[in-house]
Amino acid sequence: MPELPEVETVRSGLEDLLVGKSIVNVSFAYPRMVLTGADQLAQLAEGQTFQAIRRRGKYLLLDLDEHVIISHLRMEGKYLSFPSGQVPANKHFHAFFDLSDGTTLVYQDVRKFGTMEMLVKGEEEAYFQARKLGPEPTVEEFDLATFKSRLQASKKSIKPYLLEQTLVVGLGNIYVDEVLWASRVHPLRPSNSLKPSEIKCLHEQTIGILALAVEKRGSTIRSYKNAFGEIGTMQDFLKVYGRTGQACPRCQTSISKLKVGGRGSHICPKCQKI
DNA sequence: TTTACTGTTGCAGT
DNA sequence: AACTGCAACAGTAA
Repeated sequence: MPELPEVETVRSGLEDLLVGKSIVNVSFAYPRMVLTGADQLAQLAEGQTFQAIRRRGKYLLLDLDEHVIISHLRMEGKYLSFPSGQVPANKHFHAFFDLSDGTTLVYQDVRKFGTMEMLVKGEEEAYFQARKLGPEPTVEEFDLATFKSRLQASKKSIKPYLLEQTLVVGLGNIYVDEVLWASRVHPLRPSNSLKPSEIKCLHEQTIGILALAVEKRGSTIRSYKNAFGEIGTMQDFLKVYGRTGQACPRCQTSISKLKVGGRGSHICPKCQKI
């Protein structure tokens, strides 16, 4: 489910559900999802208490007493909660956290792309640094001058570059198409061909669209119901994503779809020229 | 039935 | 170093 707004919605739900609760038992139906070792994660987590639930980009951080679990939902990861003992059988349930309040937190992931890692508290900074994560998409963190100089130094196509999470974190395939459309920038434009006015617009729209989507609690696209992050209404506000063949809200030209860096990309061919 | 597509990331190849 | 394609996996739609 995740781009930043959906992950933030999940974070908020987990915060309400988990903080202050302790972990009685952890088990995995799909141990390979734990990159640092399922047995070790379970052993270290049992008996600990959730102190806070944080987010960095599209990563969730579950703070325990001495450790932090880094959870990435990738394409389809979800969290669910059931009364312990009433967890239904489901072949896509991969992780189970039995809590002190008699509930079980379940991690569900049809495609099994999602991961968990157990770090010692404090190691997460190095973890994100190693991945070269960019700033959060806020006016406080996301510096326009830095963004501009990095774009002007690169020949990469703008859309794949924005998806790298190194210029700024949080954009995925939905919101990057929305930001590019709002900025009238074609996804294949070389970064160093962008005018200062276009860069400023990309910067503003990235902050603005992701903030709006957080406010709308994310988009619910082609997913099941009843899981954190799937109560969003942002899909009703999308201008181009998933609207192939429909009219551009600005000029009425038919929205077209092309492949950019292997990802389906929605553009208005009149508003967004190469 | 086959093929292409899907809200992600990281790796192997050139 | 910079770029591309693809793999991890399962389901759905054409």
